[in-house]
Amino acid sequence: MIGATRSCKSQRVIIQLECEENNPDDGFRWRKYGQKVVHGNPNPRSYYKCTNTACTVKKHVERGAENVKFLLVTYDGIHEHDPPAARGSTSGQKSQDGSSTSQDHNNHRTVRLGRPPSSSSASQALRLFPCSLDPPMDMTPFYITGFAKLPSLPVNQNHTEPKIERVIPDGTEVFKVIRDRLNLNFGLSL
DNA sequence: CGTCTTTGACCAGCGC
DNA sequence: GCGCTGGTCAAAGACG
Repeated sequence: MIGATRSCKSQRVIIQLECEENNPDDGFRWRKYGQKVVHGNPNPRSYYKCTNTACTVKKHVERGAENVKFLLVTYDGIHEHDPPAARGSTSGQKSQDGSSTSQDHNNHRTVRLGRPPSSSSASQALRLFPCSLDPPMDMTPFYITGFAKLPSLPVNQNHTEPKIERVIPDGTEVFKVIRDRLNLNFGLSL
C-alpha cells in the first residue's frame, strides 16, 4: 500500500500501493468488465464493477508505468452497502497469477473501503468517511508498504491529483493517523 | 450451473 | 469530420 487521495468530484478515490497482486482484496466482490492499454502506460488497465446489483461503484486497476511494483487503484464511487460475506475471497479468489486467493499473508488486514458493517463507535466514525467528509480531513496521501489488502483510507476531497507526500512504513501507523484525525476532527475517541 | 475472466467491438468525448 | 483515446458492452470460454 502506497498512497491514497480522492478527487472532489464524483467520489473518486485513488489508491497507490506496492503490491504484487493485480487485484488486491478490499473486502468487496468485483466483476471485471474490461481491460485496456492506456496511453502512457504499457501495462493494461483493468476495469471492475462491484457485483452488488444496487451498487454502481467501479474501480480500475493498473500497474505503474515506471515501476510495475506499484499498483494504482481508482475507485469511482463509494460503497453504500456492507461488504459481501466471504466466499473464500473476493474477485481475486481465482488462483490466476497467484492473486488474492485465500493466501493468508501475514500482513493481510481485513480493512475495507466503503461503509463498514458494524455499528460500534469506531464504525460510526468510519461511516462518515465515504460520503460526508465534513469537515474535510487532510488524510491525503499515505505511503504504506507491505499491504496485500486495501485499507480503508479516508482522504481529502480537496485534492484532485494523486499526490504522495508522506511515507508510513507500517500500516498500523495509518490507523493511528486515522484515529488521531477522527479524534481531532470529530471528537471521537476510538 | 453459476460465477468470473477474456477480448474484440462499440461508443462518447475531445482536440485538431 | 476525422482520428485518437478512454470507458463500456457482451459473447465466449474457463473454472469449480
